[in-house]
Amino acid sequence: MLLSTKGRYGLKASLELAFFYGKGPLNLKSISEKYNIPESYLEQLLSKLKKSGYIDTIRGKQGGYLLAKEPKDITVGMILRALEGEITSSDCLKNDKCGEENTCVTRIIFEDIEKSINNIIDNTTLEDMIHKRKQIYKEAH
Amino acid sequence: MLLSTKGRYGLKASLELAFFYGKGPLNLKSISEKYNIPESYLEQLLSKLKKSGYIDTIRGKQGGYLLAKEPKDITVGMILRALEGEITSSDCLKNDKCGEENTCVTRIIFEDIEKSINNIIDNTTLEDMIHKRKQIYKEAH
DNA sequence: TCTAATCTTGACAAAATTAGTAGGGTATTA
DNA sequence: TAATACCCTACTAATTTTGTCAAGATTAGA
Repeated sequence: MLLSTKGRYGLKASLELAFFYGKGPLNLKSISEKYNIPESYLEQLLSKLKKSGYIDTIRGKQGGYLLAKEPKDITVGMILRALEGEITSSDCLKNDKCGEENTCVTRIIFEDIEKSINNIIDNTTLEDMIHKRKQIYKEAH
Repeated sequence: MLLSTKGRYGLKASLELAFFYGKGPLNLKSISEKYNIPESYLEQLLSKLKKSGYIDTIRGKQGGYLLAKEPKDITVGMILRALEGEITSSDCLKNDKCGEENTCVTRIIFEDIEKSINNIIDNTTLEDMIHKRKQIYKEAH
């Protein structure tokens, strides 16, 4: 499994914020209920996204969360990495301790996989995803 | 992390067997020592690969493990799936229970990722990897 | 035939990671 | 000033990964 619920939940929440971009803050409860995500858990995820600079918050009554940048300037990769750490195919790419960095063939295939994953997540923005959702919605109606 | 040590260890061992294809069996210890994999652990992995039909075994003295098919007929995907189960990017693709299978955009990106991973592992055979290793070896000398 | 080398099987356990829960604190505003 | 909403830290439960262990079955070769 490449992605845990962290990345999944966080990406859904980010997308929800992207939808509301420019329309004021969304509070935690509304997101957690809509996507059926435990409130406290989601809070931790959004806190990470805030620290990474992708979302802003407004405290107090009428407060909530909002995207800190335009949806077109936030990629799926940014969100996933903030929540899950570097997205990697295999541990052997992280710790260069296998002693065969230069001759290990399995390493090569892991690198290929990783490149192709990164290629996708770094080239898809939240805006792209919103467009896609609209498309899907059209097709369904 | 997409792949655990299971897939990594198992793939390395399979590749080792591919190298020795047609040259008699390799015993557990020789593989586990060469790649620094706990013997009992590797044993379990090879046992799975046997059950999946990718390797054969010979018991008793002078026995060991050998590839059950030609290296060109075994893909990386076969090995990885036998050891790790279906290679998937996100749980939401397995259990179709999110209730939004048809309108969920995050799902689409997870599917894209998964396709690209499968594309790589299903189109690389053990033979391909042996060729690559030979290439690497040449370059290094 | 005996023995050492091998694989076979299943149960168990330690460690790490994931997925939460809980609760008190702080800021804002109506 | 009370209600709303984010903030922060610690704890816990569940799951998965990564092994360990021990008793057995099979075979080659002395």
